[in-house]
Amino acid sequence: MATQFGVRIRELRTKQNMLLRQLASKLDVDTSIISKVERGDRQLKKEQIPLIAEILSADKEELLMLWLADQLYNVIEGEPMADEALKSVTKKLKKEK
Amino acid sequence: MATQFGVRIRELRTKQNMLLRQLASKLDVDTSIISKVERGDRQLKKEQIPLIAEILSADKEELLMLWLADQLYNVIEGEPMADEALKSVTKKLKKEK
DNA sequence: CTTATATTTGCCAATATTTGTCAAGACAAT
DNA sequence: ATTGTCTTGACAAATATTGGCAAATATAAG
Repeated sequence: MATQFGVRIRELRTKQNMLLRQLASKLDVDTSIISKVERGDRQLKKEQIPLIAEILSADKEELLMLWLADQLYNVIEGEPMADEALKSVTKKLKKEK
Repeated sequence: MATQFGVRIRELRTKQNMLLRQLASKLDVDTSIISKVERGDRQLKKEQIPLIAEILSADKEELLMLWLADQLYNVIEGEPMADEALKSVTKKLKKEK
């Protein structure tokens, strides 16, 4: 499972001596959800990212990037053609801009 | 919307003078679904790919790769951090193998 | 060891998204 | 005008995601 985002959140949270419960409360979700997010069991909703970034005084863009990376990873996880697909999309993206 | 897969399907289908209706029937879905898939309005279910590959005498791996690329594209479409996220996942993938 | 607090886990209901069907419409060929 | 193909939108059914709860498991302190 994808955990880039979760690992970073945990890092930010613990460095500030913040408890799961406190972060959860500010995000207005149950503690268990944050626990799962940090361990990569769950993905946060995209709309929650700006808020969690603010709560943790983190860079919104950085967290969004990590979150996106997790979404991408979930798509290709365990796929034999993962590498080719990534290349294909990267190429397509370059053409667009 | 993502269309790499759809464009290829249409290419394969028309080259064989196959009608939407015929392909749909063999795939056991309504014609409209194939129409939407080919235009990128819909994604096929992953499980349907081996079957459609066989129907069209196409390379299963190739179609799966294109399908994956579409899924990836749907994730990052319109995202400012798309490029960074792609790089991040590509890097992670390399480490894994 | 016991208590107190923090975290993790599994399960459920509510919600949201995806999937497929149907019917109507657009378009071309005749 | 009729026929055949393809497209589109509305809808219901199936599936997946989300969040909350409560029990289980750690972790820490006395």
